[in-house]
Amino acid sequence: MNAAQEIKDKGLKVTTARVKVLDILQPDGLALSHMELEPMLGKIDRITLYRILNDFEEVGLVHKVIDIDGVTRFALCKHNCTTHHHNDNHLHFNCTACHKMYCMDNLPVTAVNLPKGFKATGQSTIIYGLCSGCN
Amino acid sequence: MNAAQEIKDKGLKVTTARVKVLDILQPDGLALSHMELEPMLGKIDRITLYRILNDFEEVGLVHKVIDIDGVTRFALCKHNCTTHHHNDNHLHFNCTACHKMYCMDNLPVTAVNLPKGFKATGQSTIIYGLCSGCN
DNA sequence: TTGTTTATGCAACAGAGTTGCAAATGTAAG
DNA sequence: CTTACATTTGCAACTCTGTTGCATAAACAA
Ligand SMILES: [Mn+2]
Ligand SMILES: [Mn+2]
Ligand SMILES: [Zn+2]
Ligand SMILES: [Zn+2]
Repeated sequence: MNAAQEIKDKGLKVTTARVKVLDILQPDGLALSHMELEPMLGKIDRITLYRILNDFEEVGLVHKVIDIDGVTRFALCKHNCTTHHHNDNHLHFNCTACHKMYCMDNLPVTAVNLPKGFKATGQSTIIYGLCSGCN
Repeated sequence: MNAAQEIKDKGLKVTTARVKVLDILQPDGLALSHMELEPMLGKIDRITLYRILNDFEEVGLVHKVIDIDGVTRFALCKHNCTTHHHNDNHLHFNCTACHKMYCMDNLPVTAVNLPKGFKATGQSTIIYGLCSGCN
């Protein structure tokens, strides 16, 4: 599906900035940071980018991940996420050489047996090491 | 063991600020943020706290974890970590109500089968939900 | 095309973290 | 117990990340 249609389907106005952001996130499926996105967007204001990404996250177009260096990254949702409800509880791989963060959508997430009293609602796992490009 | 001795054993000078920081991290075993530590330390400068925690991490006295909100936290090492080599690859539990972060030292860490080409050197898992105090 | 709603850009701000440097403190030796 | 050296501390200044208010520009439905 094209970016404009996806944005409209989520109830957001179709603007050039929003289409551009979604177009950039589409191809590789990597989780990108603000620092990486800004130069790819040309003359779009950085505050606008913050707002676009936050809006996209709210409506379930992208999800946010914090990498092993504490950098916030955004990647496309691929699991029919909706407003305020994300279904993409998947693993992430963070390369310690090139710093790319990959969404590992096809790997199983193992549930953990917690001590009495603790109740999990989700979990976030980042595996780090060398990616296929750097290994 | 007392804080001053642990600091000396790691090859660091024993200062009042360092002893105070280690004394605060000792009892509960929680991972604390700068924001939580600063008011507990009295008149110690926030830059000094940054340097103390970084030094402690380098020599294996504490480890750093980034919580689900992106806040950096520090907790005591309990696995004989040494300078530039941490052995405490354990799970963390982050309460979504009280925001406490617990080191789950006794839970097993499940290894993940990665796609060809990817090589893991470690992994960081944060389980979130309600802790025993908030449940 | 017009009018209303929403998004954008800019300025200003707050929080987290780093670096350089002078003054204070810790430590080991005399 | 003093002294001398090495290290740590506090402060100022700075960068980077993220947020908010407000006037203008763009989207879109009528
Ligand atoms: Mn992902
Ligand atoms: Mn821990
Ligand atoms: Zn790589
Ligand atoms: Zn709690």
